[in-house]
Amino acid sequence: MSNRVSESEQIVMEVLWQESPLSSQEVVERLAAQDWNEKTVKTFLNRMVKKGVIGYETQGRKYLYSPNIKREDFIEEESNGFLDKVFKGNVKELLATFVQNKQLSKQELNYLKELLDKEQN
Amino acid sequence: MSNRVSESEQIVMEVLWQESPLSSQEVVERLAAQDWNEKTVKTFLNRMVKKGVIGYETQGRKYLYSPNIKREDFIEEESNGFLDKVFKGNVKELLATFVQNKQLSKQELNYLKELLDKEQN
DNA sequence: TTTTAAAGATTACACCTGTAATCATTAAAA
DNA sequence: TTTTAATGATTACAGGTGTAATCTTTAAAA
Repeated sequence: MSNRVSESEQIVMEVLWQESPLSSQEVVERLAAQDWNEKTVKTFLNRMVKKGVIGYETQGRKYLYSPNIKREDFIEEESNGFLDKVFKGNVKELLATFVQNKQLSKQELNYLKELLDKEQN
Repeated sequence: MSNRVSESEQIVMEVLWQESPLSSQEVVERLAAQDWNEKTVKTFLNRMVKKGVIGYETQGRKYLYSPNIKREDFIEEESNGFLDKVFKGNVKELLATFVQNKQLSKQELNYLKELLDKEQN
């Protein structure tokens, strides 16, 4: 079933998460800015269909592609994987690392404090 | 120079970060619990030396291996990569995701609030 | 109607990874 | 001293990944 999405494949997914369905041509256009060759994009679309992470409907002789995975679900899986792999599952440590290593604006800090308060229940 | 550390290589790194220098035999012992074959461990040590992510001193005819990368540095790089890849650099979103998806204890929530207060300066 | 061009399918290919097995050297055991 | 066993080096090999080029079919253009 739903196979792994590689790093580059994720870039294609992002395009489709932003808008779908899209023809291969449209995906190619949106990725041209990031220097993706047309052939490469087509290869990826093919592979990703085989993997089952995207699907398509036909429109004449072209395909219109859409994600088969919800972005939130993907993010959640990636996040859990990362948490386990790098922080051995210790969320506190993860959060502390990001809070300390990144400059956060007052707004962001306040927003996060509110979030923590909401969690308090 | 300092090449990429793969997912499995990271497991070997963790062993050496925990204690080093270690002979290959010692690394093998510590990974046996996780079902790593001795040959596999040796292969990894070799590759990682070639990549430059670990080094060794000789002791008689054996090698004593040590990390060439600090764990904190590694964690920071991985964290930044993950942040960019999955959250497009948006720390706030990342933090919100983890805060909301993970059950945090009162203690953890308080600890984090303190952290945010400290950052307030 | 013949030529061309676009779409998707197939093939290519090198490098990385995970997972070992085999080889060569040499210290230790018999 | 000959055999054995441990150590690191080399070789193997399939599957994944990034990056395309070529092939086939068919709609559109000339």
